[in-house]
Amino acid sequence: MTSGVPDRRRRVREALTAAAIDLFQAKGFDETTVDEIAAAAGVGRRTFFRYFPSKEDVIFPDHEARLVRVAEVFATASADEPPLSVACRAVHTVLEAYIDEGVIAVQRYRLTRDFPQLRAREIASAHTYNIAVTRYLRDRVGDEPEGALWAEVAGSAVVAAHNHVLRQWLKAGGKGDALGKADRAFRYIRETLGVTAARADDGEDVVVAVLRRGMPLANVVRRIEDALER
Amino acid sequence: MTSGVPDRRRRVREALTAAAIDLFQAKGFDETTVDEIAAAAGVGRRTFFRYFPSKEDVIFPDHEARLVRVAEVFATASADEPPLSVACRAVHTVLEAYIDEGVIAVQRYRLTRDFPQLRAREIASAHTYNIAVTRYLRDRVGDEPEGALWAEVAGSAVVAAHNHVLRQWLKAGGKGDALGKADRAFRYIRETLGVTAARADDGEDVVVAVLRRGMPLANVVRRIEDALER
DNA sequence: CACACTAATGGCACTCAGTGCCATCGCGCA
DNA sequence: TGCGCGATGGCACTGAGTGCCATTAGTGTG
Repeated sequence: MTSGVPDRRRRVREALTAAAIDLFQAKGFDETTVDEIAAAAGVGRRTFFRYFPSKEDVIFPDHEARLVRVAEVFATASADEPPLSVACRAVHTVLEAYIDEGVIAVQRYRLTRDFPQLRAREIASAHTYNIAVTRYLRDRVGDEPEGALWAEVAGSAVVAAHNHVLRQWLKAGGKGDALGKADRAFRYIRETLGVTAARADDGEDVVVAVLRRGMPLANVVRRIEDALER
Repeated sequence: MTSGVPDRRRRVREALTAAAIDLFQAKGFDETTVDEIAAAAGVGRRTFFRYFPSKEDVIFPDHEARLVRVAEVFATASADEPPLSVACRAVHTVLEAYIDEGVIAVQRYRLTRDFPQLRAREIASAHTYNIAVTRYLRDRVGDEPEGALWAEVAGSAVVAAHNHVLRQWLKAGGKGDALGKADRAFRYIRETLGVTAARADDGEDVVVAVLRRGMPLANVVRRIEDALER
């Protein structure tokens, strides 16, 4: 077994996370000491802090990996693809990662719901996605007037849509078509906040839109976008 | 002096906050102990923890008060006023509170920029506004299909617009017309995410909109809304 | 003025998170 | 077998946060 060493590190890491989840559920977060988690995982207390920088981090073991995937989507995206579309794809990978976790994600959700310190950490983690998305959108939109405002609003909206779909899925115990709901939510965001229609820069052409009263605003915007694009 | 007691409490509280800001700026957050803050404010270490539950909280002394003001706006709002308008007014009071703080707000911004633990606390605080606004919007929108999604997206958008304007103002050292910028940003949000235009329910009337290519999307939406309203 | 009552204070001791240091262990390799 | 190296875990230390309690300051009452 040539890859035995990193394999053991991974096993220890997972054992610590599993032990922490069990103990937090059974005794509560404050009532569980790092000594107990380490002992339950069969390692020393000092080793715990070599795997996780703090007691809170033990139940968020793969946040960094998810953030890397988001960054990769941004790094490899074509400049032709609309910025919001890229943002939605990036956030979509985060949702996929949660869903792949399955039961673990649900357990963590309940822990973050019950214990404020874990909730605070969760919020901070989610905010890093917000930062990443907003930064990408800001870079893409360049120096357009109010571009930075749009980037922050649109980035927050995309992340909010993700959070909403994810939370519904977690509340349901990991049941339901979260990915499909996310696609619909993202389409709503793109229709509502897309900027492409505002970019037509070839003069003063006139577009006439015929709309039915009662049509959802999102559809109106989409139709206008289509008309303005050509 | 009949009101001398609460007056003294307020003075001690402010002395602790001021001492903490000074020391954090001078030495850094980790390098400053609670003993030092308390000593600089002329009280004992034990007293510090009677005023603030943690070392981080000492520079966010009035977060609770701001949250109360937001809740008051929601509690006293008329059911006739569009939900997004109420949300913007509520968040507006938060911006006013920051601006009223003046230099203190700028100092706190720099501390939260430089020290991760304070930044995490700031993010968690800001998120409580997000929760409050989203909850209000969700209650207002009732059981409309996708209403919860809209509430979360719109609430996050309003808070994001506030955050953007506030951060620009803080970065500029507390200079500039933040309230005016906020009003414009909120108008953009209401024009983009407002639901009133999508509610026209009187049949199949046809509206013809004449638009110039190159017109900002926000203006397009506003014009459509005007047309749909009558 | 003397006295009592109440809230705030601060000191003390304690638990526990997090860190630096170092001896030891397991394991591959020459 | 001996060597090198990364991982481990024990130990000691700092500092945050908390419970407990005696003391004090400030207020009202006779």
